[in-house]
Amino acid sequence: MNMFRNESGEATPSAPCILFVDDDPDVQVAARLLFRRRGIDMLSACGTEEALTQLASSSVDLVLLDLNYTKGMTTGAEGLALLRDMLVLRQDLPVIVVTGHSGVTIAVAAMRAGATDFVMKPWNNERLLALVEGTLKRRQTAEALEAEPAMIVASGELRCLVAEADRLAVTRAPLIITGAAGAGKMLLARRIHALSQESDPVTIIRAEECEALPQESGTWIFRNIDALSVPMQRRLADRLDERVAPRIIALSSLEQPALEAVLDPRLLLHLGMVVLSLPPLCERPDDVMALSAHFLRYFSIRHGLAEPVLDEERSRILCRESWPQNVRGLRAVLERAVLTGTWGTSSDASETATQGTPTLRDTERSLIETALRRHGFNVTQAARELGLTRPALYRRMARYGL
Amino acid sequence: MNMFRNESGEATPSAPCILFVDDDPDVQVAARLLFRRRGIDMLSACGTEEALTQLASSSVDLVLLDLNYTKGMTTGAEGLALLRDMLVLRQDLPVIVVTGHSGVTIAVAAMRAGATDFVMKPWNNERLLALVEGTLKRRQTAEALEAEPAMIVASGELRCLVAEADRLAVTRAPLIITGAAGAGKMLLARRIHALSQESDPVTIIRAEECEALPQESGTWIFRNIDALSVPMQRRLADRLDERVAPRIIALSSLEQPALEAVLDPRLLLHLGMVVLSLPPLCERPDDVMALSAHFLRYFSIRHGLAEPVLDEERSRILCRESWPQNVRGLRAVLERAVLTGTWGTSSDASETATQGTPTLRDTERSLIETALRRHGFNVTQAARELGLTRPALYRRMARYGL
DNA sequence: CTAGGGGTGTCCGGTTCCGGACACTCCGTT
DNA sequence: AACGGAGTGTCCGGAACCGGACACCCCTAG
Repeated sequence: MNMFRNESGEATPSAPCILFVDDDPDVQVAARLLFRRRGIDMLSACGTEEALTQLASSSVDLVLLDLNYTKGMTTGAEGLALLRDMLVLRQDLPVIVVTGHSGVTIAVAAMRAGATDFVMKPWNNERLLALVEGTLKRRQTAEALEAEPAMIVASGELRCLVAEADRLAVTRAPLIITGAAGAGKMLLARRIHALSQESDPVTIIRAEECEALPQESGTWIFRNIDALSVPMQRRLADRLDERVAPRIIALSSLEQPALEAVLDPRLLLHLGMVVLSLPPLCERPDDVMALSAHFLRYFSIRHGLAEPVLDEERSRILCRESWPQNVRGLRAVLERAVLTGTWGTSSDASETATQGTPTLRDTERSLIETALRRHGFNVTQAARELGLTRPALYRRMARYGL
Repeated sequence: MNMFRNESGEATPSAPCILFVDDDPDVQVAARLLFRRRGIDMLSACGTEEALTQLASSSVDLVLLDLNYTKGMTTGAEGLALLRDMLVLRQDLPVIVVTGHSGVTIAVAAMRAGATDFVMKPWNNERLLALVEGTLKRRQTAEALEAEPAMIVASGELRCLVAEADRLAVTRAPLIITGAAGAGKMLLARRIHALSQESDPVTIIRAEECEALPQESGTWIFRNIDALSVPMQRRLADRLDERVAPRIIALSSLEQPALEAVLDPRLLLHLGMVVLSLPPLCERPDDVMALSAHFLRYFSIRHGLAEPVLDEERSRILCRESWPQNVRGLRAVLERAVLTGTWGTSSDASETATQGTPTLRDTERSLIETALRRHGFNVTQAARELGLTRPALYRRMARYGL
């Protein structure tokens, strides 16, 4: 979905596209007309292979899925198998099952297989439209959150964390999100709220400035919860004892043990059920790569300039950077690259690096750096893990500038 | 669930316990009789607060949940809210919705809210029993997997990873699992296979000994995938190009970058879709604590001895330990503690163990061997790729016996 | 048959790296 | 306040490694 700007300055997304899998041409025609009136493009498939081909080759935002495509088949097994295959290809794909052979059993089976929702034939036009548009909107909301500001997720670790956050989004469980400045705490908090399917208001509170709690309920996002004064912490704990309590998402740059040391115990009992810890960017090079690709595209569109090429050499440099300001710092570097063509991340960018397969020295450096980070730059422990003596490790640290 | 042994030597688990939430006493009585005949204990609750209290204070393995408890209420909203609350408290709790006010809409809503299954009143006794017993059995299977060998998961990071693994278990997606020796790669692989709901055979292959691929399909678990010879890697890649391909779970102690450097690119394209990286035990003190509690209980039962007390001081020592042999090492320490009452956390053997996180020499050896294999033992080309001179490479080959 | 390119395995004087030891700091416990 | 444990950063005599050079082999093209 491009973010091209029209004259009034508003982003104009392209039409959403859905795929309808049904063996009945009349149904296809009727649906296409219905959706066209709402500006929704509709692709068609009449069977499993065509559907998977369409999914693989087109940008599909949602699937409507009948469960039977072979004459005389009514068990829905074909459609359930296709549903599973689709969700392997596209984990996040909304699939709405639309079937005439209805019943609780098949509905339950479809939902268990991963369907987003279930509609019986013949459908009610308005209800179907509402469901499709609502699902597309929520998906666009999720995508808009990821467009800018970015919650780009590539590394396995962050994917797990975001999946956990998404799973919890629909609850009203209070959350703590920890992580270094610029690691994406507020992004994650916004995403959780957006995906919570709650339309209540969100209030963002700088804890260090907080002298009164908001009147209305809803969702409260506290920045720097560790800086909340003790009296306010107690008032917040009292507020959370009430029957109708707001949902709290508390952000902090402190790590969990330190945070637990500074929060009021009663407040901690409310908040501490779930702690999501965002790792620093330097620990997730896959995210560096994904974010880099995203920012280059985003800023080249935003500034109307050519998108710079990110070659392997630069990729390695970006991944190796320590990023003290996390995503914020990376974002700045990439915007500057788009604007000026310069890549000011660190000097001596091309120090003995070879493209392609890393040399032994490259690998050695990477392993040493990783071990040092894992042990918080405790040289004794890192050396032990690496099978080196401390002086040997010191020499390598000097050699590689660590 | 205790693992007490009866006279014939078989483990006899205590009776499973379910909680039935329904406001109709007659329904409760009928259900209790039904389940008692099958050796299933049944707790009762007639409303939301009682249910949550029971859940919090008892070891409940499964919940049967009616959706309405207030006279005249038929929307199911109470029950859906309770379902959500229960799943916040116990993420992995199987909840079967049992309701008389049925319909596709409410069934879909219940499933979306996280119910495991859906049964309409009045139920068929045999079907309900089959469903409950089947669900309990799957849960026991999952728990048995975790009992011994242990896949104890307490830290947030590992919980995310295992959740991702469980989600992928039902797919046939190939996986790579990396992590130091003893971190639990094989445990995780077995768990994935067990939860995949596939009854196909599993074949465990030591990659360094592999000279022919198995005939049958199914699931192939490769230990030390990095040690697979280049010709075998190519044959495996060819095999995976075929239409009916086995499911591959590839294990390695190398970290992802080093692994990517040694695997055939075509093979990597097949396998590299998902990489699950098990962190070393020293990075997850919550797991240390949970595993310690587990092993102490397990070994005290197994050996018929008193369970040692794990005080704060010992906890701190265990968490601070570097655990070069990961869970295997911790397990040994705790078994020794049960058997002898001594808490030897470090031994000379573990200090220089080749197992555990690979040392630089281990990694260097592996990379050299792989490069040599990749180039058919052409020393000149391998040296060039590795960034070494030929004499330097010769010396390393001699050092490592290549 | 000859020449050239690419590779092999080893040598050896010079250079670099090794690790045990030392002096010191910091922090928690008594 | 003193002590001990864990860690830091550096030193230095000896050991190990370095790479250019050498002699040689194999294969292919002319």
